[in-house]
Amino acid sequence: MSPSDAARAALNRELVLRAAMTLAGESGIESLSMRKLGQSLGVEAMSLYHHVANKDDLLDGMVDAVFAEVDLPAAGVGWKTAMRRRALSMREVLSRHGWAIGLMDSRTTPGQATLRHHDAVIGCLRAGGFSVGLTAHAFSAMDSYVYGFVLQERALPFGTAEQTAEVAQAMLAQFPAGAYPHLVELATAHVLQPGYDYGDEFEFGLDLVLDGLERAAARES
Amino acid sequence: MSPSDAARAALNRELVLRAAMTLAGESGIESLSMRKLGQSLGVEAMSLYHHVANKDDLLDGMVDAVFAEVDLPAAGVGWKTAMRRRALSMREVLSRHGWAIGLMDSRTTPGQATLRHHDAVIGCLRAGGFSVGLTAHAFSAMDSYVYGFVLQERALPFGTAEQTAEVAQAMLAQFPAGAYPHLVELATAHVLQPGYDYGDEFEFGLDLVLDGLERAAARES
DNA sequence: GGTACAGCCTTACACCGTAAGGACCCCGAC
DNA sequence: GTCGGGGTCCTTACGGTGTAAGGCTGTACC
Repeated sequence: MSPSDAARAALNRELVLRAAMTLAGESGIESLSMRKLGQSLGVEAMSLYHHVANKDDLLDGMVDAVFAEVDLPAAGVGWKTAMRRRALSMREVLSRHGWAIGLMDSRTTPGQATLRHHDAVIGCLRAGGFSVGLTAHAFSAMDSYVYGFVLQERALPFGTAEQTAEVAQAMLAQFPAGAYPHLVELATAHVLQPGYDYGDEFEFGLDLVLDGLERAAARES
Repeated sequence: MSPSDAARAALNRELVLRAAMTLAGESGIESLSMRKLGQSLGVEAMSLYHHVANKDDLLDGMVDAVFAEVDLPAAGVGWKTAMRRRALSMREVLSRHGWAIGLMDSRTTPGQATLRHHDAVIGCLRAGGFSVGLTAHAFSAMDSYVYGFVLQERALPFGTAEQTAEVAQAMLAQFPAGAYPHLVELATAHVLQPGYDYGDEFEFGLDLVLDGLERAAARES
């Protein structure tokens, strides 16, 4: 068995998924094609179909692999702390794999890691005394907020806090005079001030949701 | 000028956008191609490029057209009522044009209707006494929640409440025995009960956010 | 009457996902 | 030892995609 054979034998679903995630991170999900993915693995496109049913299956696997990276809610710290940490972890992972959020709207068959994660979240809330109904409310509210935040963060026309200034200023310069006065005020008086980072908005909204859930839970018992 | 000429002369950017939105609604955004869009307008694909710079511009226009359908926050009703109504309208519009939320993550150049909408929201909050900083917090929190909810709603493997039962039951049946116990409990004891509709979760989370903002605003003044 | 241009067209290219089927190699059965 | 089966990878091919390049025609204005 030659080294190149060994390299070939090593190819499997997980390696394909990992390479796809790397490629998506480097060049963007929209330029991820079976041919390029094969190329990055030293293999023809059609060979990938031995490890993945089709491209949709590949994308499903990528999303599930992202969920697998998210910390499960910790035990023994109270539901609020556990949920807060989990939300921060989820947001960090989704931001790191920015392509994932755009995939979620077309993926309707959750993978094992996704199911395991959801199960752990629900279990944590139930253990924290939430009724089944309130658990459903809480689950929906928290995840909606986290996904939506990442989506909005991604849709911003800039990545780092440093880029914000120039991009925003270029945009403002193109507005007709007097247009969107409140937007302009918010941008100039706040967003363009040194040190502003949209990412910092995450925890404010998260605590809004968590505090609200805490009150709802107290009202329930 | 013959009638067919008149029909041709009528083709413009807005008509192209409208046809694209109809097509996306009928057949899904992933099957929307320039050729099919041209066909639906009785025109060759390349002719569309006189009304739209490229496909990205088309998608930008579609998203902006969706924002144009959302009610602007009403004046004279207090920020909380206005924001609540706006959120309900946004969710209704985004659910109606289900393809839009998937487009948002790849669109970084907001259109006029989008900017006008955001400006009105910011103006409403400022008029309600929010500081610039709290306005940024509120804006981020509310929109994150709404977008995220629609995204999650879309990712569910069923559309109507009626479909829920059969799809969920088919899924549960495939789980290994004893797997995901909390998920199974939530599904059987709550989601699969008659009358459950995931869409009803929207207002609970929305009020969580709005009530939290009200407290934050009170704390500020 | 000439000319510019708007609107639509045809042709062509490089890319995409994947169906169909063939070559090779390892592994277990005889 | 050899024979067959199956896993892995390959080549080829088809029908789709977005869009660059350029041609044709009719209308609008100098």
